Amino acid sequence: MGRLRVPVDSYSYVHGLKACIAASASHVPASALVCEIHAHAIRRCYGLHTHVATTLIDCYAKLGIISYAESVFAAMPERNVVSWTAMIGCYAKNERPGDAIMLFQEMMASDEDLVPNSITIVSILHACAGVNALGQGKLLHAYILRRGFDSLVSVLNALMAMYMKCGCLEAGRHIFNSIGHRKDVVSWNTLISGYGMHGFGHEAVQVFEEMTQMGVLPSIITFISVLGACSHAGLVDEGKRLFESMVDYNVTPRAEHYACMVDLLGRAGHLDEAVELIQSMHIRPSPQVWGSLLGACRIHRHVEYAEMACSQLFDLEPRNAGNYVLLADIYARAKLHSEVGVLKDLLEEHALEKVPGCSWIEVKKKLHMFVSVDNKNPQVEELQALIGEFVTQMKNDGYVPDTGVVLYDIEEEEKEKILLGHSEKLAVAFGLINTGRGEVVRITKNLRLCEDCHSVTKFISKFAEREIIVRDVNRFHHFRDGASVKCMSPASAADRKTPYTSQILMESISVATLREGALKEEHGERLQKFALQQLLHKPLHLEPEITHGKIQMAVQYFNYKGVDFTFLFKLHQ
DNA sequence: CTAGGGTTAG
Repeated sequence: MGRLRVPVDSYSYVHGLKACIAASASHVPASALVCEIHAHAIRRCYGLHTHVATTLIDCYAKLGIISYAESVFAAMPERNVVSWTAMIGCYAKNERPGDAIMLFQEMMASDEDLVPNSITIVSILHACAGVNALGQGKLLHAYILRRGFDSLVSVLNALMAMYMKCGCLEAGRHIFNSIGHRKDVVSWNTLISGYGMHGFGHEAVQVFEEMTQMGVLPSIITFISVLGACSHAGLVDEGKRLFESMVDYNVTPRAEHYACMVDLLGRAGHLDEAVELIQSMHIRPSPQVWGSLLGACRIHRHVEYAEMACSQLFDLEPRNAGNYVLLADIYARAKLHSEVGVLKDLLEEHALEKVPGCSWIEVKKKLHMFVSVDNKNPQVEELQALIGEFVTQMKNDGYVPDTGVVLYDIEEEEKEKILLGHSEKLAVAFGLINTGRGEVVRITKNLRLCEDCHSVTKFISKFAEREIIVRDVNRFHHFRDGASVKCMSPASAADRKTPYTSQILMESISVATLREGALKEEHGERLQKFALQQLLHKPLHLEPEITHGKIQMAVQYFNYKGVDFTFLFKLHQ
């Protein structure tokens, strides 16, 4: 078009940019293509055109170049819901859920009348799931009900995933059931993976059977989910049977499925069989496949296969520090200290850094983050002291700190100190201090839960009489009464008492009411009007420091004033 | 004739 001097317009840019992302066959990397068109658009003064800029944000989001997306977003003179959603989605899909939530709150607080739509909601739900922000997620649930978005299967699927990733299996199941006959493959997949990540392997397989019996064709993702579920639950034979049944459903196993199988076999200790499977593959084993093998080698302390996996991995993904760390860990536990040293030198040589351990906890709808060996947070000393007390108790019970997980070459005592500073321990301590007795402590962690934290948290659950749920990168750990248990959280048991949607709505009514401020008699009428208006339109505000007592007061107030809000329940059930 | 979304994985 340029050569022929055909004039371009915003449409040209939008389509051109989208094509860049799709152009996987091109010799030029997609990012270079996008930048080229971006530059062109800037020269023609189209760089900040609302549609063009929004497309640019999305392109950079898909390429993982967050800073470019941010620059475009910041420079836009006019931003609408779609632009905000694109930017929120950028954070959400690039593993920065905290920023996504913050941006969403900023959007809700802005003076412009930006009304989130179903796509905004889906994006932000995804972010809530990412950081275990259950309180935030419930507010969104209320919003969904008020806006009638619960008629959209895509929204319900995202909501279901949010609940399950926040540890509320029961609520997730409830949503699933409420979808009725409109369930699509994604709904089924979400339920299967939800059961899987909680260790409910049999239930996941059962759902799979139910799904196929109803004539729903399982997808590639269905098999990843159900095989993953078998792996978490140690269902080796079941997994093998499902893997072999894939051809019956016209699904050819991909590298991802092999990765699941290698994980399943390896975790169960069938390392030879896992290696045989890799060697029998008709496609090139992906880094994930070798990674599964390496992970299994760490559990079963198998040096030889670990080296075999790493000889491939160091070649395939030389910049992934995790692989070096895992192998170093395996060497360290096998007391091969010189090999550990070699790996550390390698890490330094390539200027690679371990991903810092990081944990989140949501308290009163506010998110708190902890980094391992955090010196900035003023509360850390207090938290560490608390953990230290538990550890002293534990040592009397015969506990020995598992300093094997610390790879630094330092004194035992120093190693123990580092263990005390692990982010999940800090988060657990913070949770104990800042939530009431009987409340469940929910933690999210960006890496795997280390063995020491596992045993310490287990002990704390008993000693502090608290249920603690830790979600790490790939599964849930429920701790109750000194044991690692497979169970539903009591929070979801409480949810069962009231029909879920009613309860959620009730909560949100109170939230809407309280936003206006005091519950004074003379404000009554204005308050009512405001609350109802909020219910029907833009009610969500995000940092309401609401105590349970205040909520009850609000509900009582409504009853007292004789406001009939039952029609709202009927509307949505 | 334009823009943004849900399920998976060591």
